[in-house]
This record gives sequence, structure tokens and C-alpha cells, in this order.
Amino acid sequence: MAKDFPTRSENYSQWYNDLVIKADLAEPSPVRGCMVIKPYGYAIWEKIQAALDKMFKDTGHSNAYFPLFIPKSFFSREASHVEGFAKECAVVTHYRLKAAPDGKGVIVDEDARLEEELIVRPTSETIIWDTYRNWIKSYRDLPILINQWANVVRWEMRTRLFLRTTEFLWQEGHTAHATKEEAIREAETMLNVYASFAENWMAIPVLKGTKSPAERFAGAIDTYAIEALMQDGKALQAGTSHFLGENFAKAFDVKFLSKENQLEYVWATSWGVSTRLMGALIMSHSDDNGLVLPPKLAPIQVVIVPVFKNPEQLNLISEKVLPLKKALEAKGISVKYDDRDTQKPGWKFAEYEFKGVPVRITIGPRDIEQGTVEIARRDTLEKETFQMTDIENKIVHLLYQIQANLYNKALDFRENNTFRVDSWDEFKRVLDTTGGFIAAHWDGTPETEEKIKEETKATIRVIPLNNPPEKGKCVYSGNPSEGRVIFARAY
RNA sequence: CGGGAUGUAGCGCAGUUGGCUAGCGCACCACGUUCGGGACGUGGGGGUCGGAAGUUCGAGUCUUCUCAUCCCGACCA
Repeated sequence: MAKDFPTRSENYSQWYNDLVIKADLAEPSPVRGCMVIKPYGYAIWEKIQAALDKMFKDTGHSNAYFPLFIPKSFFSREASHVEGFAKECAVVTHYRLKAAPDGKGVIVDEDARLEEELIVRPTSETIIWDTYRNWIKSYRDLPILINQWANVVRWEMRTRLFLRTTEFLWQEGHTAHATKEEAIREAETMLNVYASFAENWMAIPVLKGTKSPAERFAGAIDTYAIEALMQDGKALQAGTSHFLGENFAKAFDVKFLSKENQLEYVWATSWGVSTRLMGALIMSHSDDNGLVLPPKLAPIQVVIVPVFKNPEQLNLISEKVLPLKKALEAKGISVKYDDRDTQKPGWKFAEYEFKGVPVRITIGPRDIEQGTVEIARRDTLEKETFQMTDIENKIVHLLYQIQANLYNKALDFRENNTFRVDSWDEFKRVLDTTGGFIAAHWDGTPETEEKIKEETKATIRVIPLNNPPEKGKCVYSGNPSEGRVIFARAY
């Protein structure tokens, strides 16, 4: 199925696209910019969801659900928020169709025009803060710590499967607090949740930091983000957490009476990750043989492929495999025993390799004779033959090893592709050769940031948290700088 | 929304200066031999050539219009 699969060095974006489609993760749909997420891809998303959902709940949050549609007037309430999203909103103007006069199909019924248009949510701050107004009267009602799993729509010009689609799935947390300090702490907590998820589950090392004012979320006082480096040297924003200050409370008139009987505005945060994480996962670990999945997020962690010539042989093999499968499952491992006789072993090897299954066990007549199995790992493509005894503990250990190896490989890659740069020529040279993260001095002005973006397409990805202060000269303007920030070309 | 390209079977493509029955590879179906890294042979099914109009005895091929997709820019999680 994956013959004629391009390599990363030949054509990285073609490699990515083909990988997504041929590994059965997702495919383009009849609707421009929207994708169909296929069962195998959705199974990975479900694992991501389950892990994150638990982390949200462990940090005190509850799930709720708000409407898909937002009255247009809500958007004009917070000035910078409108400005940020106005250009990419889908708008519902009518609520009825009717038969076309010529009898061919249906047309929009002009008599069914909505008095106020509805916006398909690009994000839910407005409708949620409009709702919170009624929920919050006293400091006793705070904090509110809510998350929702939802789909949103942003009418993007150019789309790519998972990385940027018109409709995408995500979670958005929206919290309300009595004090500024508590809200900031919340935004930072969630950034740490995201970072820890990325590193421990996705095996992707990330940089934590804040965004420059130009890259900030529309309506935020401060935007925190985790940034990952992809194999082609481009950065990918993998999650954001915003401190929204009192902006939305003021826009939607959400006030509470404090302990001191003072009427005060509520402090807000919002934070989200999307199906874009799937893109990050795919691009971080996969190779020219296809997808590579970290065991913790692989829908199938172990696949068992029998090698047989006839049903009698298969029966002999199954007698060994079924107890092994049970033993592995008892250890919480998801196992697929592919005993189909409609595909050849070689075909199955290639298939599961392409789909990134971390561990493959092969059992054939030879093994039955010798009491062995062959174990192949996807990350290194190594194969080894082991005695059947105590094989389940070996597998458990191997899965841990693979998870750790993928993280370390990705970390090595990032470290080898992060450059301290002090001259403008070097800055441009790095971008045009290897790409990667560039730690450079910046004078702190939006003008310089904009100029750099115009000339190189590189943007400030993050101003790292706990950035060590370091006096220097801006790589572009030569003006004084207080510390290095991270530049890169980004997705 | 600018610049470039492409639409022929599910996918990837060929199809000459217009010519008679539209082809190839992969995939699919049947049978047989195979089965420890994407098997082979034989036979088979599948097309209003993106759409509309026009030129012509005759259009996949020429003309006009139209729609769609992809790439490159501006915008973005």
C-alpha cells in the first residue's frame, strides 16, 4: 500500500500528506478545507483526549458544553478579539431551504433570514463569558474551572490535514478567578499540563514561554505557549494558555462582590490544544518507512502476525498466541492478533510498520518448534528472537524503552537544531540551510519583529520562561537587549 | 484575493498533426501455485475523458465559457 512513498528529504510536505492519507489517519472531504478523520486516526485522538481529560480533572476542572453558534453582536464586545477573528468567521444567515423554482434541487429561502446572524464559533470566550455573567455574583462562586471538548471553525485560506483545517476538534478551558495572581497561576498551571502531556505522552520535547505582543491571542494580556520543533526545522505551536486579565469580564460585565464587599471584575484565562497535536505527533517521530507512534498513544501497541501455510498450522500457532495475547492484555497492553488468511505475512509486516505499531511479534512454524517468537520494534526496526517464557514482561519493558527512545531522539534533534546566533547574516544563513530554533537577542520592539518576519518569514516563537537575563545587542537592529528569544519559521 | 499548473477507472498516469473498439501500472474479483519482508500465472469487472456550449462527416484531442483541485504569495491553532 505504501510503495511509492516519498522520503522526507525528497519532499517533506508531500511525505506528510501521503503519510496521513496512506496510514489511514484522515483524508480530504468533499467540503473544502475540512477533513474526514478515519478510525485509526480518531483512535489516536481519543487516546490524546483521554489522557488530557484526566489531567484537566486532576487539576480541578470539569467539562461542560456551550453552543456552536454565537450571536454576531457578542463579537463586537471585545475590540481586539473581533479584530483577530472577524476575517475568518463562518456566518449563518438563514434557517430554511425551499425547492428551486425550476424544480432542480433546493435554494435558500430568502424569507427565512435571521434577524441577527449567528457565527459558527471560532473560539468560545464570548458566549462563555456572556453565560458566566449570570453564574458569578460573589467571591463564593469563584473560581469557575471549566473545559469543553468541541469543534470550531476558522475560515483559513490554505489548509493542511490536521495542521490547519477549516473545522477542527479541540478542547478549550475557560476559567474565572477572583484575583489576578490566581488567574496567572492557572494559565501557568495549564501550560505545564500541556508541556507535561507533550513530553510524557507524545514524546515531544517542547519549549515553554510567552508570546510577543504581536503573536498574542486576540484579547489576551499574555499568551503562554509550548513550541515543538518538527523534523524539517519548522516550529509548531502545540498548545496555548492565555491570561485574559479583566478584558472579557469588562466586555461582558461580569462582576462579583469580594469578601470586602467591593464590586470587582472577574479575572479570566483560556487554554486549548487541538487536532493539530496529531500533526505534531506525526511529524516528530515518523520516518521514511511511515508512521512511528509512541506506545502511550498507539491504538495498537503490539501486533501479532502468524506465519502459516494451512489452517492446521494456524491452529497450532493460535494455541500459543491466544494465552500470550491474554497475558499482555492483563498488563494493560492493547494487542491485535492478525490471523487473517487473506493477506500475506510480508504484506502485514509492511502494513503495520507503515501504521507505526510500536512492537510486532511474529510466530511461525519455526518458532513453534523452538518455543520462540520474533520481536520487531518500529522505532529502530530491529528484530530479535526470544524464548517464549516471560515474554510479556519483556514486552512491557520494551514499550517503555521505545517511549523513552522516541523522546530522547526528538530531544537530540531539537538540541542539534537550536542555534545561538549573534549576527544577522548568520541568522539568515541558519534559516536558509538547516532551519531550527534560533536563540537570538531582540530589542523588544514590534517594529523589529515585523521587519524580521518580512525579510525571513521567521517569527518569535517564544520568550522562554525563566529566561536567564543576558545583556546583548539585537540581532537585527543592534539596539540593546535584555535576553534571548526563540525565533523560527513556523507552521 | 494575486501568480503558476492540472483535471482521462478507486489511485497514479499515457493517449501523436482531430480518425474509427480509450489504454497502461497499482488496487479490485475468480481459479491455481505460493506464504519468515509488500508473491506469481491465467482469466475477469470497472470510464457519460471535470461541466456546458461551439467548430467538424468525425472531438479525450481544436475554440469559448465555467467549475474544481494543487503549488507559490498575503492570513492563521
